[in-house]
Amino acid sequence: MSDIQAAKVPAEATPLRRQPVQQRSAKRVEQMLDASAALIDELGYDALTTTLIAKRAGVAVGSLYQFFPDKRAVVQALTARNLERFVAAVNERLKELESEHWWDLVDSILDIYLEMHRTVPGFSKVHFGDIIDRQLLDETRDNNTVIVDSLTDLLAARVDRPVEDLRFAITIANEVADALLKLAFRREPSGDEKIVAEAKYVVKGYLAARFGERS
Amino acid sequence: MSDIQAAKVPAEATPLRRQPVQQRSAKRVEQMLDASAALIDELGYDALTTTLIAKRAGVAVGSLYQFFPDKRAVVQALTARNLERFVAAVNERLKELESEHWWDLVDSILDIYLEMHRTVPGFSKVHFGDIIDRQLLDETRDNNTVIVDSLTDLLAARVDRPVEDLRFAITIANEVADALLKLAFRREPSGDEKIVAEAKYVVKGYLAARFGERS
DNA sequence: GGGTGAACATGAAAAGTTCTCATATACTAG
DNA sequence: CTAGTATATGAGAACTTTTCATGTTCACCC
Repeated sequence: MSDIQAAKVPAEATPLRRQPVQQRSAKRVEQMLDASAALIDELGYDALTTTLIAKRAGVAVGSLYQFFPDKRAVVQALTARNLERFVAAVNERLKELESEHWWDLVDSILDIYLEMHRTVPGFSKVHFGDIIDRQLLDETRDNNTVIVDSLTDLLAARVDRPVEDLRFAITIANEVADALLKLAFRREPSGDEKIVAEAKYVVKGYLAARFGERS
Repeated sequence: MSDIQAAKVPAEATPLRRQPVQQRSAKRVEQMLDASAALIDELGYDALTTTLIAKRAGVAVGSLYQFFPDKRAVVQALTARNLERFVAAVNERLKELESEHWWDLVDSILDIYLEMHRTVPGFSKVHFGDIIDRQLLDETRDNNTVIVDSLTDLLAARVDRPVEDLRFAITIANEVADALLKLAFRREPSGDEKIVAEAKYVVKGYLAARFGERS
């Protein structure tokens, strides 16, 4: 089974101003991201302040700008980290179910997403880049394509269909799942169960209609 | 056929600070919203500035704060206006196809949405409140429920199902359509045709599976 | 173990935004 | 025509973002 790539993640939208080289600074950058995540959970995205981030992370404002070109880049880095974690989790889960039906794969992936919603600070607010990449920045690229490409590689081995058809269907399925799960969490902080179930139903129904039920 | 309500629109999230009473000021408020829409199209949401809005609208900053409590409220009012226009357009279209199959109704509604994407300034960026209501503000309420409730009333007369089942299915369908059409416009400024077609297919497929094909 | 250059840290202050408010003008009702 | 309310205005108070000159720490080499 092909492994999901190591996610070089976001196509350098607003790259770091400087890559942390020494370990102490790498740790500090992580602290800043953690602080951002916590603050976004507590105050929401637009009450987020660079001063606040710095204070919470226990560093000087200047340190933040040592690595990030601007505030937006901080949030962007946070979403990139979310994306990495997601891809990593999916990869790990895949090892456990080498030869399942793709049906179960859909459940697994959605479950991982649910898990992140519930446990990763800030995730339910920024996901994989809604705020920054989609709403605020110009469009074109989207982080979801990273996920889609990975999943396409993965499924190409199992489904006897032209790979582009596959990618298209997965793009659609991904978008639908994303939207419905967001709705579920909007309705209820822990994720509305009924909507989650429906999300799985819709996605599977769509993929089955497009590819048939065969593994 | 029940008419869609006049949309009292958003549940007073951040109400206007003062309701324009005189006509001149009502007009000014409209100008400010127009300016905001244009600027959002040109610069994106977070480059939006109250000073800029005022300048573009040809008014003093203070005038803006005369009616809006803060910047966010301006964008919120803009989305409310979008929502009103959408509901109005749906209503109008409905008169034309009194007794169509619900199938065609779905097409019509999506077409209206497409039309707005293409013609209403700022719409493709703010839709019915993505940025403000969803991402930045606290959740719970969502403008889509206004639409959903209207459509539910509308369809209740045609489909022989418990109204709550209907509302649930329409909520799901609405969210799916919204997500896919956004994707279509993210991929291509004029709306990727293939994705639009798929959106219609997915929505109809889902509703048909839930309610059967009967009118 | 001392020297050197790059990486890193810092916070005062420059630059830019949001929002207020005292003051002035336009409407509207009577 | 007049009082009373609605509206308009923009300088400036309050707060944010971002820069930068200065000082430290680290990694490496002789």
